[in-house]
Amino acid sequence: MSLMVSDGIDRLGFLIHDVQRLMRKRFEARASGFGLSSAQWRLLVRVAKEAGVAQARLAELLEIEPISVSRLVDRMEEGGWIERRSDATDRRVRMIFPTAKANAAYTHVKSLAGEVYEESLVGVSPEDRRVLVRALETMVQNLADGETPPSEKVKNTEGAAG
Amino acid sequence: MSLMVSDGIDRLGFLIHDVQRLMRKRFEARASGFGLSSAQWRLLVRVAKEAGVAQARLAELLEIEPISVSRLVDRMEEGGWIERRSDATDRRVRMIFPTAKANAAYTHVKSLAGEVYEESLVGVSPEDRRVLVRALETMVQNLADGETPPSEKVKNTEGAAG
DNA sequence: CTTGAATTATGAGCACGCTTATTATATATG
DNA sequence: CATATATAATAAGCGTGCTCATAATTCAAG
Repeated sequence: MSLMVSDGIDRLGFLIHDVQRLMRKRFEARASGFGLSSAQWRLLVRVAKEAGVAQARLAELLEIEPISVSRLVDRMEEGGWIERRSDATDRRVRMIFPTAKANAAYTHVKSLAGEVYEESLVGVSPEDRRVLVRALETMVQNLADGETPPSEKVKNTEGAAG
Repeated sequence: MSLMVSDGIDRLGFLIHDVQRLMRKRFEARASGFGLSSAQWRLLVRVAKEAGVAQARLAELLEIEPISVSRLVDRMEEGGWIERRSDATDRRVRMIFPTAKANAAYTHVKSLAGEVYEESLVGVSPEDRRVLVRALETMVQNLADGETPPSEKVKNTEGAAG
């Protein structure tokens, strides 16, 4: 009770970094048979849920830059995971569709991810897991708030719901 | 009580990924005045605590590959943050020392990191913070255990304490 | 239609991690 | 000493993210 501050908070960044790195590493080791990287898997999840989505929208959803989506989609198209199709009403747009191969792998790779989560949480009680997830969700919200606040354009007041 | 599994655990990887990405982003925005990236900062922390450490040892401490340390040290040497010196007793070794500039920045950047941590944890109670840190520490241990287990060399039975 | 601004996607080039291979040095063994 | 093995650092090349700049297309205004 007397320690108060710095229960290990001062290493929070290192901890988060390590967990992310190790989880990604283990997942990629498991999923390497599919030829899917962690980044490609994240993109595939979105595309599987929203077939035909535009690259620009994917960039929004994944919160990465459009050029990064371009590169990812390039590799995934080469790998036969997704397919680019033109939008009839807007020829700038490339609509992204999962291939049959991707749909077949989806469930399997999802369970692989679940296994990695479970392994990482061995020894953490159900209650502590809930606290963990809630804390992480809070952190995402806190960090996403005013992500580009003090400098350039403030955008519109689009609210937080996206 | 009836929900049991998947309180959000199925998105654990995405959550960790997002928190790590957003924290890194915010830290780098703050520390950009120093010209230190997140990766360079992590290395600097080690060097500040252990001046003269060899690159191979840094790779161990940071848990990245020696070649990655080489590249990082290249950039940091160019930036005037660290200095390579030869070891008199082993000419293979490059000993890494922080420069005066690095020592001056150390405390300041550390408090910047602390600010980012605090901002990310707004609304998380002290008790939940402790649970969070403990859970993350457990996850690191779980994930570090048998990191290359089922395939190639099984190494020795070095135990879990590493 | 023409001009100009906004949007979608991409290209060039950088940072940082990786794997695989190479060079220099140290150390163990004959 | 010569040779083999291990270790420290680096080189080459790839994946994934970034910023900045550019091309194609759409849309708004005249």
